[in-house]
Amino acid sequence: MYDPTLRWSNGPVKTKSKSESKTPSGDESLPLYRQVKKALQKIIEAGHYGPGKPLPSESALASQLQVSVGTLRHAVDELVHEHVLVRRQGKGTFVAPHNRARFMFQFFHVERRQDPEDNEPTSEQEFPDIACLGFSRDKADAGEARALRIKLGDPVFRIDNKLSLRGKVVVLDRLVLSTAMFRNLTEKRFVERASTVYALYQTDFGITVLRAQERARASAASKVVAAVLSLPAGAPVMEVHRLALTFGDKPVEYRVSFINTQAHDYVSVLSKKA
Amino acid sequence: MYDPTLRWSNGPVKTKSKSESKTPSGDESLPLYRQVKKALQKIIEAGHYGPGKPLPSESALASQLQVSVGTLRHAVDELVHEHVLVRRQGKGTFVAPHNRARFMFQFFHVERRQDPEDNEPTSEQEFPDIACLGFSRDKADAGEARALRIKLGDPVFRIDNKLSLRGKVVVLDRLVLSTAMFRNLTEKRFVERASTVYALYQTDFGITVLRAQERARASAASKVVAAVLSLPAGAPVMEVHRLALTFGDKPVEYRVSFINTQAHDYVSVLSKKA
DNA sequence: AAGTGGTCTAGACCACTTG
DNA sequence: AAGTGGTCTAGACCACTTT
Repeated sequence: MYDPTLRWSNGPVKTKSKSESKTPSGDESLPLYRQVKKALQKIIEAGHYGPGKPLPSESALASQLQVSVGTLRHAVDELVHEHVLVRRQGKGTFVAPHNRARFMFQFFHVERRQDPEDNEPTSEQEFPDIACLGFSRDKADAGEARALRIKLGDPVFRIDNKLSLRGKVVVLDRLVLSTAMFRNLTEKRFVERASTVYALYQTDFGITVLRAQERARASAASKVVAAVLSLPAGAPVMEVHRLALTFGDKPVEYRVSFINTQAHDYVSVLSKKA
Repeated sequence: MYDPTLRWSNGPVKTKSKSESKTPSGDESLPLYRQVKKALQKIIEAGHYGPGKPLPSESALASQLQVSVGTLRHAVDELVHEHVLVRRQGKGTFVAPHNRARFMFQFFHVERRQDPEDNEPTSEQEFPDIACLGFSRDKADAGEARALRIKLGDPVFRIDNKLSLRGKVVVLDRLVLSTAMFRNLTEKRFVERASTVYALYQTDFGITVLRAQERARASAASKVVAAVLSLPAGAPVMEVHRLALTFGDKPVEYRVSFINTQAHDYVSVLSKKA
C-alpha cells in the first residue's frame, strides 16, 4: 500500500495550527482542505501519475496526509471541477486525460452555423480534420517571448496547421512552442501523433495543459491566410490568440488561429448549466 | 421559523425509495442531493426570494426536506457553483444578485488590448459607459422569434446601446426582448435604471439571467454600425450573437453586439483557475 | 447570545471494477 | 471478495453578523 513516489513530506499537512506553526508559509489561515489541495497539486505536478496510473486511493491519501476522508474528498472535488483530476468509480482517481472529448468541450469552439431552415439533428460537435502545413525552427519575436516567458530570440518551434470541417478549411492555426520545453520534438512525431496535440504534450512530454486564455478580434485576411481559407484577400476573419497554461500558470503554447466565419461561428458559453 | 412561502409539498424529498416509489417522476435513481437541488430550484424559481431576502437557513431547509445538513449543503454547493445562489456567512443564502461585479466577470468580455510596451497596472477590468441610442417596438423577425421561442411577428422591444471605454465607443448592442415578458417596460425605466440591464430584469421583472450562449464571427461593418463605431464602412468588426437564459433554459433576451476590435479584444477563458 | 454559513470528523452503506 | 469512488448521516466546533 505504501507508494515510494509519495515522498513530498510525510506527516500531517497542518500542524494542528493553534498558532504554533513556526514557518509562516502562507498557509496559516487557509482551511485544511485547501492545504490538502495544495499538497495534492504538488503530488500531481511531480509527474509520477499520468492518465494511465491512478493516484493512491482516497483513504490512503487521507491517512497519509492525516486528514479525514471527507476533507480529502473536498480537496479532490475542487481539482475535479477544474478538470485537473477525474474520478472513475471502482478504478481510481486520475490526472485528467487529454482525449478528444476534452479537446472538443474545452478547447475547440468552432461550430458550423445553423441555417434557419436547416433541421439537421442539432449539428453534433464535429471533430476537425487536421493537416500540418509547416514545421520549422525559428527565433521568438517580442510578443511570443513575452507570452511564453522566454527571452527574445530564444529558439521556438513554429507549426502551421489547417483544420477542416466537412472538407472545408475553416481554421488556420499557427503554434509557437519553446524548444527548451519540447526537446526532441520532430515533425514526424508531431504529424504521427495518435490523438490531439495536447494529448501529445501530455503523453510524450509530461506537460498537461490545464487551461487557456483567448483574446479574439476581427481582422482582414492577409494574402496567405486568405489563400488557405479560400477567401479573397482582405476578407474579414476572426483572429484568436491563445495562451495555453499548465500547472502554476506556466505558459506552454502560444497559438494564433484564423477562422473563416462565413459558415461557422466561434462559440462561447457564459456559465455552463447544470 | 416556519415560512409560509415554503409550500411546494412538505414532507420528504424522497420516499426512502426502496422501489416503493409509486410515481416514476424520473427521480428514481437520482442521488438524494440532486433531488434536493431540484426542490431548491423550484423554490427559487417560484420567485419568493430575491437578492435581498435570504432563503430559509440550511438547517431549516434540511429538516423541512428531511435530509441531513450535509446533503442539503451538497445541493446548495452546486447551485453556488452555477452562480444561481450565493452564500454569505452569518447572513444567509441568497439568489445571486446581478451587480456590476457579476456583469463584468460573467457577461462583459471586452478588454482593451495591452500594447507590448504598455506597462500599465494590468488593465483592471473597466466598466463601460452605456448610452441608449434607440428604443422602439417592432415585430420579431424569423431569427429572433426562433431564438426567443415566440411566434414570428410577435411584438418585441428593440433597444440599441453604445458602450464606451475611456471615451471611445467600442461596442454597439442591439437588444431584442419579448414585450410579453417585459410588460410595462418603457424607455424611461430602461434608461433610468440604477445598475446593469440584467439587474433591471431581476429587480423590476423578477427575471434572473443565469447564463448565456454566444456565437461570434467576423463581418464587414455596415454603414450605420461603422458610423457608431467610428470605423470606415466595410471595416472588419466582431459580431456576437447572444441568447440569455433564465431558469429552465427559457430565453430572455436576444442581443447582437458589434465590436470595434481595433484596440480591444473579446476575451474568453477556457476553464478558470483555482 | 443567538443565528447564520464554513470546516472537519467518523462511520455506515451503496455502486462499480477487478481478480 | 476486495478495493475503489459515491452518497448520506450526525454531530462538534469555528467564524461571522446581528440583536
